[in-house]
Amino acid sequence: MEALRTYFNQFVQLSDAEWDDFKACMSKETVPKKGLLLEEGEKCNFIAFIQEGAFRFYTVKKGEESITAFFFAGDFVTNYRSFLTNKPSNHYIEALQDAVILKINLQQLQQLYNKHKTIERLGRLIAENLYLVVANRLDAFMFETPTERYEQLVKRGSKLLSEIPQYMVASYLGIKPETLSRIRARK
Amino acid sequence: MEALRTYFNQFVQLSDAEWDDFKACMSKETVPKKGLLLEEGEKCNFIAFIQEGAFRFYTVKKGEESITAFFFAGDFVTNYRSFLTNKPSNHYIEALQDAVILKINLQQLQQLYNKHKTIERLGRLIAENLYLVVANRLDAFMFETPTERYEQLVKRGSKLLSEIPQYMVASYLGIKPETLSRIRARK
DNA sequence: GCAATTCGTTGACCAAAGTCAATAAAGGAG
DNA sequence: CTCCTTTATTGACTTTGGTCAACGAATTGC
Repeated sequence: MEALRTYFNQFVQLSDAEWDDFKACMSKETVPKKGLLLEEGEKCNFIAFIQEGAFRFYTVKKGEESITAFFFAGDFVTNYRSFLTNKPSNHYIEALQDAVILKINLQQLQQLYNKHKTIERLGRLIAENLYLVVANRLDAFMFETPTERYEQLVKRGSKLLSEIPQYMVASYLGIKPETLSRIRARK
Repeated sequence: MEALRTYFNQFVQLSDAEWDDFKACMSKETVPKKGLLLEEGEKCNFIAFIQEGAFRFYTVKKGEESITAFFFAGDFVTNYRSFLTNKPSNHYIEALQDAVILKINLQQLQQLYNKHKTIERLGRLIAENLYLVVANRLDAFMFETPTERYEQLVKRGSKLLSEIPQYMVASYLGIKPETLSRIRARK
């Protein structure tokens, strides 16, 4: 649990009472490799903190899988859109390896928001943060070519390149595996 | 000001005391047509509610203007990324017509967050909402062709089609004016 | 109201990514 | 270890949007 508290600390300092309340809401779960944490059509009523393992977040559009995000140990994993809107997910969340997560559900989180102003603030800061993440990804798709997006991964030394099969990286970059292969070939 | 309170009401009910505090922070400004509300390189330390007029939010990439968003009366206008990160903006905000806005700055907003739990919540709900907006736009760029993005505008009866010159709509859709012209011509 | 700019359309050509197919390389299951 | 499936690469060809240029239509400024 300490990893989670460390994660929160970058946003706000929770008092022991607040943290105790938060902890009390988290329930541990395991997901086996290739297991689905969320299926298309389900409402995502949880946010989960990844203690071990990794997930891919993908949707099926026009008959093929398209990966929107990867989540690793130390990240939150959820379909935030479904969670916020309470509408069915159009994405799947699948474990890439055996995983251990700490889950909190919507109702519990709302109670924490009501009870503790600092947790309400934490929620705001996390929402703001997620805004920045998706805004950056939008920029990458609007202003960069596939080659430039790939080069960003290389430049940032992204763990995707070492831990994720290339055809999934291609999907994440919004291109076909053949194209990524060619981008890598012309150096 | 009532339009603003109505806007807030879709998220939370502010008490009269909270609303009075909020109102006290808003300052009215006018921006002439083609005037810049924000320049590239400036830090965006405000959020503004548009009473009258419209704005375009654009950046210059690889030597040409690229429009990320339009804002109309009843919307908030800000560079939310710059506002949240306190880093210089890489976008301009330009008035498309003479405009009247209500501005609040970062320091004032933070004081309101500290003072009123309900306003803290309002901030969270607005951040969550902006997340959804940009996530939807990301989907449009990841999963739809330019033609499909244009057809969405038509289907939703977007006011962009009636109020914004076509070359700006093209930029917003991420394509060249020639391409939008051809999309409209075929069928 | 007229001239000058800006905007929208169209055509010919180009570049980049997709498609389809063949094959090589890598990984897993038994 | 070996076979079988999955993944990565390469080639030939197609598709889509971009580029450059010309021209007509619409705005705007004086």
